[in-house]
Amino acid sequence: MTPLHSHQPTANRFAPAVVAGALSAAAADAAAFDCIGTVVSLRRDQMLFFEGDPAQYCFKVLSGALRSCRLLPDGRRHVNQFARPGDFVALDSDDVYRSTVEALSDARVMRYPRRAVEQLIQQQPRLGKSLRRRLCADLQAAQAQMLLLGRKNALERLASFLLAMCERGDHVALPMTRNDIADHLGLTIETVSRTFSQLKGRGVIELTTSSDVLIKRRDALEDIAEAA
Amino acid sequence: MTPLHSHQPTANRFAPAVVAGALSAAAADAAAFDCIGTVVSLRRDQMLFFEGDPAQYCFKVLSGALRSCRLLPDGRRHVNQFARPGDFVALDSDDVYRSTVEALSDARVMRYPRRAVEQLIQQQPRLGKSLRRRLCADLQAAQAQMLLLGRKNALERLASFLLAMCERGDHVALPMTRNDIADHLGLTIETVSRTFSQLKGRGVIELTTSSDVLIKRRDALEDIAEAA
DNA sequence: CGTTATTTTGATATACTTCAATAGGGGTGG
DNA sequence: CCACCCCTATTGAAGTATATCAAAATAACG
Repeated sequence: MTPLHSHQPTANRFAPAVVAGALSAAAADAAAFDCIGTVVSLRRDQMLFFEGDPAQYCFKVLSGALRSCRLLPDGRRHVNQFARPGDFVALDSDDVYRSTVEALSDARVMRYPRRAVEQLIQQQPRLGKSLRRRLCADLQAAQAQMLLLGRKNALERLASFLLAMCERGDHVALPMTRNDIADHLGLTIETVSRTFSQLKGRGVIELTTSSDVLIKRRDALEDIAEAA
Repeated sequence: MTPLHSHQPTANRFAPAVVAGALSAAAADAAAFDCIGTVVSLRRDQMLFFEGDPAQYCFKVLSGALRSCRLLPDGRRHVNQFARPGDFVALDSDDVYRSTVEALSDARVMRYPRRAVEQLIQQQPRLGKSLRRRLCADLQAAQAQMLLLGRKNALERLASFLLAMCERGDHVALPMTRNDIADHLGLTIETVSRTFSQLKGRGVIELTTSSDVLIKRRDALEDIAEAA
């Protein structure tokens, strides 16, 4: 939680992974965006920006992971989103940031000046569409999370979370602490821990370390998550 | 909850309120949108669309009010949003609607074919910006709601809700039932009712009828809502 | 290896839910 | 206009999932 702002990046332009041949529309969009971005490096727990700061930039995660939080005056916290490589943060800001974003682990992010993004969109309307699509996806994720927070029990919440963290494959490395998970699921660390144990006891998952989850029975996990 | 789809509108074009003189940017945008829309009338509890339906349209409320919900297989429900005149619904759909929208009271809505909206945006990029702004506002509202659902107690939830329902003025007519409020705040009807009584007991609000709230002490309500 | 932070487990407390009954409001028909 | 009914809201009593408080176990780290 170092209160420092993002330190000056090593000033290198991002080299797009795809450079030649027929670019897909998505790749072309990404490349156009990346021309106006600079890379910023963050150390674990370093803050990228704080709720209330003037919102000059938006960001894309290149490596590592971030958490985006909102706070109540008395310190209660909610983690809106965990951002992993490819994810954007602060797309939804107006004049100021509406959340605080910190690095879960050492991370690199691409920083885009929002004014430049606006200009780019005016020149290339298809970028606007791609941005709208991202906002829609974020909004739908938020709606799923509201259903989770409003109506699911602890077991269902954790099952949903684990499935969201590993779209495919049966192995998840969780870059966040139990505390972060608790603040994302509207629970306490103790309940999160007990619920991990419960899933383990049912033979649905296995924990090699506390942050290394093996999904043994994805079908069972899905049944729990969707209350089917 | 009539399972009928929106019946055929009375086929009249919406006449923009402002027709002459220098239109503001926002008014001009609205007028452009309204040229591609038709008016649809809904009776109380009539469904506008159902979760999973192909999403051909998006909508703007003209009069009355709507609720937008998500359901779990076993019937648990979360109300994402209450939409009142001027609010849009289904802006965030992709191929299918991700929520079910019904009328809280008799209502009229403007229906816009999404393909036509896309075309209009290509012609007038400023419309795209206005749409993005709306999506951002929705996303920020969703984030505030996640904090509410994850970390606030019943009293704080209801206080936040009442403030959201009456941006200004001290009088709120609630067009929704206690059940709808409960499903929006992640509580039960009984808890919502008890919490209304508690706010009444503290002299913060007064209830002339169960749906007619008078805010006696807005400052107190704000303190409760923000846990200050 | 000792030291500290994190996670897990245990025991108790509590806010909210659930189940149950009563009260109020609005409409309809006598 | 009143009486009745239905639906929604309110209030009460008991139960439960999760929070809180406390301690032990495990992992991280110099």
